[in-house]
Amino acid sequence: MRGRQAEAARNDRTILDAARAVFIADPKAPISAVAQEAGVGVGALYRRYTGKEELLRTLCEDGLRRFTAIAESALARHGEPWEAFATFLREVIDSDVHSLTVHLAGTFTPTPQMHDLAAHSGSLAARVVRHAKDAGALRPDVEAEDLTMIFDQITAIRAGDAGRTAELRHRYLTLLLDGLRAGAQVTALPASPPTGEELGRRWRQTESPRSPQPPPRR
Amino acid sequence: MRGRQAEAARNDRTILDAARAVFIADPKAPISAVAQEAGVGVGALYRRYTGKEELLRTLCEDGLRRFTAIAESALARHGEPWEAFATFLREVIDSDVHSLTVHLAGTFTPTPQMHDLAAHSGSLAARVVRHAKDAGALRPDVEAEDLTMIFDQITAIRAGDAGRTAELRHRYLTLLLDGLRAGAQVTALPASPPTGEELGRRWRQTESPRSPQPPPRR
DNA sequence: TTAGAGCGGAACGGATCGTTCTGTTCAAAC
DNA sequence: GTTTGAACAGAACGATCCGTTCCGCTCTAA
Repeated sequence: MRGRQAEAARNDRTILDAARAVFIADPKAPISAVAQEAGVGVGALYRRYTGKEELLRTLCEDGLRRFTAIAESALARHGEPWEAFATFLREVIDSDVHSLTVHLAGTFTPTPQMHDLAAHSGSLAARVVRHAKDAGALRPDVEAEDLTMIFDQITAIRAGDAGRTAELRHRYLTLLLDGLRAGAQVTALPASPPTGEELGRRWRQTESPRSPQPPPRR
Repeated sequence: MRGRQAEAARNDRTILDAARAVFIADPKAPISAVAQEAGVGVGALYRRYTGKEELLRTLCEDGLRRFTAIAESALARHGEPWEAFATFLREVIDSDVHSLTVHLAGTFTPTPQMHDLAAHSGSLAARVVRHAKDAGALRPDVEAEDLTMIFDQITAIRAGDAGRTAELRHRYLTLLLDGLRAGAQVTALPASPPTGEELGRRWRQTESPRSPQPPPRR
């Protein structure tokens, strides 16, 4: 495969990568920004996706799949329980998977497919938390639902370039991890963790009082 | 003072309160949203402010002043050093002052006035951190500059209504505080804290390569 | 030599939002 | 009771942004 077809095949990847980078940096970025980042015209985008929604859905599904992959590898890993848990968090943060899922939510109507993926990833995360708690590594008063908010917090950290952002996120993740670890110095956590309904709310299309279908969770 | 004048005086407050509520919830909210929240027409807004910028500047200055007030009361307070530090953080979070300063930054050109206020509040925050560290309450490897990022993180926590948001923020602030406290179980923090330049970057007008004036810090 | 797949980017139309403008209300002055 | 003007509500205007479509060009493969 060469020539024009090769260019097309290359663009497939280029465009998806550009889209990921752009929408991670700014979930509301215009589609022309993706085209520019990819070095192609907008026409090339619409040749592959019927519209912005489909592109976003693709990215989001991709993100959910990455998350489940990370969670599964965390569950498969053996060794020191606390380090396993911490590595899980670090990998999720490093892959910036949160920007691809939760931050994109609400900008498109989720498919049933995504609903299932989200439910699955949620249960995987719950098992990771349970393992860490059972091993006495994680403080017992955090729940699986807290993880989403923790990812929210760390993802809020931004700096000029991607490298520095990753650096700073590690810094504050380390701080948080010191707070998450089971130990003598734990202050009882006030309030209750977010409920599934609260977390699911983000998936609901903003500004659309119809479509009362129960949305996915994560 | 009665009648029309009384209404005007009342509206002064109503509008400012509405603006604060609206822009805390959404820093990019349209000015019509403020009018609606206040229950007045847009005309009433433009009678008091020359434009959106002036309103935002007013709000931001107000936020900076609140911050300095909180920091000063923290410095004046005596008692258990750790609790003083924790109370400082909690008050900053509860007053939602961060949404009024940093989140609004970049949407208007800062005045010299605000520059000074920001510099002052920064030095106050530094003193609060120093006190807590000197007392051996706060882990020594956090710096004053870290506070801004910590506020960023907690402010990223959002829930449906304001009450629940505050509740959840306290939950995760508690977690963070357990990580901030000096103790045996502290993992060395990776990377360096954000520099003043990094923090100041947010005050620079987005999308305007000119105006190389050094912006304020906080 | 040519058909058409693929492409870049201009053009179009709708939506949003800051600002201005118009007509109205109403308390106070005469 | 009439007049006056400060204050107001909201429609109207113009600019900008953005998703999508469309047109003309390129370049490969037959």
